[in-house]
Amino acid sequence: MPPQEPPKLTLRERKKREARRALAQAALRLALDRGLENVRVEDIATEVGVSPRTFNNYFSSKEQAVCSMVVDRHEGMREALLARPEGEPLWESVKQAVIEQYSREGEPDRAYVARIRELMGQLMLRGEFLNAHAEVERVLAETIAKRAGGADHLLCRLMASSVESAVRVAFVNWFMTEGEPFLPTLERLLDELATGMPTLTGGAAEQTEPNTTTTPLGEPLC
Amino acid sequence: MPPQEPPKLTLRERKKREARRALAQAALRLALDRGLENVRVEDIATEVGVSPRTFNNYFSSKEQAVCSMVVDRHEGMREALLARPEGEPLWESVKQAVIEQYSREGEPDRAYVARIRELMGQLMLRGEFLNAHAEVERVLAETIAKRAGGADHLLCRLMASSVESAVRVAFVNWFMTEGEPFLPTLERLLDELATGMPTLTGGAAEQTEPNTTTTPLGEPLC
DNA sequence: TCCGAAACTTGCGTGGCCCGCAAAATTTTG
DNA sequence: CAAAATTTTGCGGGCCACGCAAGTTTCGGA
Repeated sequence: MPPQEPPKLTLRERKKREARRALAQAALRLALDRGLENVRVEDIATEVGVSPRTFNNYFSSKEQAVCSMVVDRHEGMREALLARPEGEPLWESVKQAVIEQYSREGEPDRAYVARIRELMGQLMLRGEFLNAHAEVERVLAETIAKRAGGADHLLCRLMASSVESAVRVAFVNWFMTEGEPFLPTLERLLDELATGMPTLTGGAAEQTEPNTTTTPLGEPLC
Repeated sequence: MPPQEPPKLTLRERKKREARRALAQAALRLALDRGLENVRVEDIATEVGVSPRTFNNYFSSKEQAVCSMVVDRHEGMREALLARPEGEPLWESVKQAVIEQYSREGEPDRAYVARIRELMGQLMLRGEFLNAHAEVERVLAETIAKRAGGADHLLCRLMASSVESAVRVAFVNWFMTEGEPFLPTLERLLDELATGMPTLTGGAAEQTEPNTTTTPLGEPLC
């Protein structure tokens, strides 16, 4: 028999990962088909051939399941960044790592994009989606800090946060407009960040009419 | 009788706003007291003297209610930005507007901050909190676009997004560390953004000893 | 001033979600 | 192969969001 090479993952571990993966995938597929509001937890569980209760052993909500793919990206990002050559300037490393990570996933076809766009309209998802991005950002900041030696922790966080901003903006632009491809946009925005957005920063403001609106009140929160 | 000057808001409108405000405030107060998980919708409603069903006429979840104060900030931000003098360079306007908006709310006392920090630990809130910030960001981008004349729409979004990044990073840093004050940090980060983060970008990775610093791991928060 | 229309509140009922608990079922280990 | 460790599952409970159909309040014109 060919040595099936059980990769050092205990059977339990493999099953667990596989189950999680299957659940996330089923959740996404069903959500794209019918809209998340028409997907009950029971449906997802059934699709995978598992009890509804088990679903909640893996995810604490269907939103989380759908978005878990986003979170998984952080693995790739971390690796890509740590794999950049030693002497390369930090920003270049980050930029290339990000771009690399996002090129790996080829551009999906139009129909798919349309369905994604529709799905994202679901308010139910926005929060969880942002949550996922925040997680990616955290890992990125950590990795940047490691890559940059003992640089200012705060600045590392700012950098990670800015990069994620660019990604988010590029992404939204990509799936909200029919024409623009994703990667070039992303690259442009990253460059813009690197140079402090001179295109906008420098220009003086055009005049705007006075605009009469009344401030209701400023709350002291958060 | 002194002319009570009914401000042109129909009574209905005033009542509505007041109810919403009261609900949001009650939600926040209770959440700070007991932790959001120990607050039922019924509690909030009772506190305000209104039926639980009515609560859901105003907010579609308690998380939303708690975070609604964050959203309200966008009003102030918009105005502050539009009120900047005509000729001022765009970035300066944005920076000043943001800083102004956040100085208006004085630094709360330690105990309060501690409770906020604890509250934010609640996973239930993260998504909604980010959602709220996203809303602020949207309005900010719109306002920037208006202020900047017909500038590239994408860049306006990027700028708004970056600014919000700085705010978030500064904020988290503020309430996660006992010492640093908020505003100076924010200002520093904004400047860093304006110049493209030279502190980090330029320096080729400072030689760091092969680096065994297992990063202590930033907190998984916000 | 008064009355009908419009808007808001409320109780009720329904469907669904999330999770603790403890009993099977399954995998690991010795 | 049997005991130990871990996962799956059914059940039950508490809560939440929301549609619907009265009841109640506010509005605005005649």
